[in-house]
Amino acid sequence: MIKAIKGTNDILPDEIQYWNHLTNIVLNQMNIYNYKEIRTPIFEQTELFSRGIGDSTDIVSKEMYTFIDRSENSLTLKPEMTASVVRAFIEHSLGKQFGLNKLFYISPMFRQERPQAGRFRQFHQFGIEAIGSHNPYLDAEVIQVAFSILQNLGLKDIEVNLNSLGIPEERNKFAEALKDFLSSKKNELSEDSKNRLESNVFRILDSKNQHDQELLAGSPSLIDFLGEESLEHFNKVKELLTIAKIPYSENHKLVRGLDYYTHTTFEILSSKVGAQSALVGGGRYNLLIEQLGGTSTPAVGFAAGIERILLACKAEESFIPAKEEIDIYLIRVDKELENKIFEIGTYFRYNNRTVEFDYLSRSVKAQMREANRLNSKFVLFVGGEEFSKGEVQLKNMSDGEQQIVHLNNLDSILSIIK
RNA sequence: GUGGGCGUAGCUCAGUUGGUUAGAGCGUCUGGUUGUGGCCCAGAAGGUCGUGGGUUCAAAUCCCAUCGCUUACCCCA
Repeated sequence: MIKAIKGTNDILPDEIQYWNHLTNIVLNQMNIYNYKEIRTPIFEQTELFSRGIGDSTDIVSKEMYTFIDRSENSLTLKPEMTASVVRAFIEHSLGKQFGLNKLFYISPMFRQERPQAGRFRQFHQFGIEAIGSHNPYLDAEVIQVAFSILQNLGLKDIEVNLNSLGIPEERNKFAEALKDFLSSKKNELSEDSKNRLESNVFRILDSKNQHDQELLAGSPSLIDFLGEESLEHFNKVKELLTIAKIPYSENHKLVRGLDYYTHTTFEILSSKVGAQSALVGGGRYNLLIEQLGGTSTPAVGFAAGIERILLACKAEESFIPAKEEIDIYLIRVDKELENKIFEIGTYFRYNNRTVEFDYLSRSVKAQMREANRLNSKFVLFVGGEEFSKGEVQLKNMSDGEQQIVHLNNLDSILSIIK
């Protein structure tokens, strides 16, 4: 049997109801906050991601689906969307059309990792990118959009973590201080963290190794290295979150894996979805656009994992998808009336009613059972004696009431069934 | 890449110290009088017990390998 690729999932009809509900909420909130949808290709030149996300990140160094096409170009299935949006922003000079571009997307992403709870090789994100302003009101708004969506999904057990990474100079000073602090304890660090000491010191901060965390006691804190402007920006964001009534925790150990972040970073976590608890991650990336060849433009955004969010929704039973039902089921009482059934069905469908009838030549009883299984609001019996008089029987499935309707009077049913 | 757990019907699972034709619930299908659902009742279909090898008189059950799923680490949404 041919099976789906490891880490990919079929979303079957029962499941799609959850996805549609989420999509509707996302679209609605994007409309409320006035973000415009953007769609970019599923693959890009590999160089976009290696330059945009950072060569040393795990995503680029070991997780990308990269292949050479027939023209010898190196292409990559997008592992995240920010680089693609920025590429489109630059390519189409969106920054010259509008001072501020507020964009959102919903799209599949691809990373070749070992699957686990809340992590897949093809997974889906929605997210926003607000490009063109360093205003802290926008940082707060971005967090607010994410928070509003989760709230509208009915999630309660979520936590916003907030930090600021400042500007590169401040971050570099902090990195050195942290390195100094930890190098004396180097031998005690976990193997992973020893490597991080060279590759990316910040990662030691959120190490899951208990002993690493003990060694971090009394370590320098990023917040102490922020300059006045960075601090002011950070404080403003916090003030605005308070006005927006968004509870948050300041977490100075929150560093994010992508190279392009500056200033504000945040995550929204759920404790109900396993180890991969970050539902949403994002922050400000003021240097990325220039890095990718555009004119220096500040920006801020987030990405949200749809699979993880739905996992949380199910764990919390935060919403129940609407019960599926149809308007009317047509029952073929006499075998030879197939054309008539099709004709009546066509009439109702052309009038925008959800109609179903039997395609399996089943008995009247079986057709009734099917109508019931489909939660049909009404049933129409076509055949027998009354049909020879040009009549059909309409039955209301909730109270069992039946009435005779003339075939040349079908429009009277339209007003009854919806 | 590394470690743990698990692979029996469409789904969720049972299968006792290895011992008759491998079971249940749900779902599906048919029927319970001539044209009427839900509840109920009766019956049916559906399984190479993941795959391959080994031990044994005998393997779903024990051993090995392999594949798959799952979970955690790294990292990330």
